[in-house]
Amino acid sequence: MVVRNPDETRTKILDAALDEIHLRGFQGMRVDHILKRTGLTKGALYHHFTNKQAIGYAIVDEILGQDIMERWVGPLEKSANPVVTFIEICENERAGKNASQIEKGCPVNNLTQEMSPIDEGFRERLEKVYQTWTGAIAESLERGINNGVVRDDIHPEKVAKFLLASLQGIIGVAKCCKEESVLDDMAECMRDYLISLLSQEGLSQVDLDILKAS
Amino acid sequence: MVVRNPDETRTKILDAALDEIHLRGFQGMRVDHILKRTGLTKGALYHHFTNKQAIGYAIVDEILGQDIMERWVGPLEKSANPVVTFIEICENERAGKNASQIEKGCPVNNLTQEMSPIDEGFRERLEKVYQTWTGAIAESLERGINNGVVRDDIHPEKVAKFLLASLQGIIGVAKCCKEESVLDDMAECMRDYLISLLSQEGLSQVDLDILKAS
DNA sequence: ATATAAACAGACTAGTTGGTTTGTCAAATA
DNA sequence: TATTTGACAAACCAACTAGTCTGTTTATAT
Repeated sequence: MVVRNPDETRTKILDAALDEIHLRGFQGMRVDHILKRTGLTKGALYHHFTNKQAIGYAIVDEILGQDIMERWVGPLEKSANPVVTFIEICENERAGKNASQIEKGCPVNNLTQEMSPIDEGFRERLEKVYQTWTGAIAESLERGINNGVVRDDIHPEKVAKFLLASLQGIIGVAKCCKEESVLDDMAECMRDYLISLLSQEGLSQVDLDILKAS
Repeated sequence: MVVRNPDETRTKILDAALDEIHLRGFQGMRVDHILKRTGLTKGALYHHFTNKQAIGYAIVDEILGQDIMERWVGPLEKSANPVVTFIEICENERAGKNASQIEKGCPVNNLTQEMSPIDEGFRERLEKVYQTWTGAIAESLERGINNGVVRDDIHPEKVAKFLLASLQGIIGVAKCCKEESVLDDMAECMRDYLISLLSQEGLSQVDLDILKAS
């Protein structure tokens, strides 16, 4: 008797597809590879998804969007100091990644670069991810301004977009650099920039050990 | 009698291929499309290139590498103030681009995100491009420090890499944003950061009209 | 003028790729 | 219990795709 669990099957497909897309891109991802990795057949896959595109869309909407919520939006919403929290998230993400993971970069950025110019459905979905992402950063910065820890002469929305862009740029450039030191050099500059967003009050509140490495 | 010009034929192939790759990526580029666009045949194309990969490699080595030399390395080498020159190049590039060009992004970044994790040949070539690019920025910053226009407490190499990464990040994020204002918002923050790299002397030397828009 | 090699033209092919179709089996439903 | 439907299995297919092969035309060297 074969155990049937449609939800698990669907998740297995998406997980395998994301892993393939992460490395090879959406166009480079092959449906047959997903089948081999999951042990499923065409019948199963095309029962859950109308076509390859639908798999890609579901990954952005469900997995990637959810990931950003957990890793960024949640922590930033709870944070009293957005700059410190931003740095902490970056350092956590960095710590959990080895060389081959650095080479693969950020799935959101990868898909944006590859698909947004040629598939409006992807573009719309990825734009939505960016909006919630930057929205959370902007809101946390605004709260930081109101709390007096962040400089009040900055534009939260603009800085939030710039922060996210710089982060994606760093991860993106690091993809083609053999030495991991390049990544850390860029991260160091980003950290300096982030700290420059703090007000005098915010600076004095920051733990010493967060500043000492600069 | 058909006029034969092998050099021109080769260039035509590379130009058409770059245009296709710029929009669809290397994997999304189709050899047949190149043939249709150029009016050439398989025989001609495979006389000049051993395979599709060789076309991609040639584009990075010859066209993209050359482009960076002309647009960035040259101007920066001649520049007395790297910060001002950097801003000027950015603004020139921005001014020459419409919405659909913004959507396509930077070919160097696109290829990096797509190909560097799955093709070592691409990665090596793109890394070389980044090295000359960041090298030129770093050298100009160092000269700026020596001339007293750039702050002497910054690390030229690290800042150069960060600047390039941020630039690529901005261009990359802008690819999936409908409103062009997002691009300009991010660019404004980048400009602020660039200006923050100037020393007191450098700041006083900067034209008023370059600073007024901030 | 002739030989040789470079620069093509274009039909052909082998392997791939996303997707379809038909059928089976288990579970919910009536 | 009978029946319908959801969840798969797997053979099949048409379109595509990079690359090859043979032949032809043009340029170049002698």
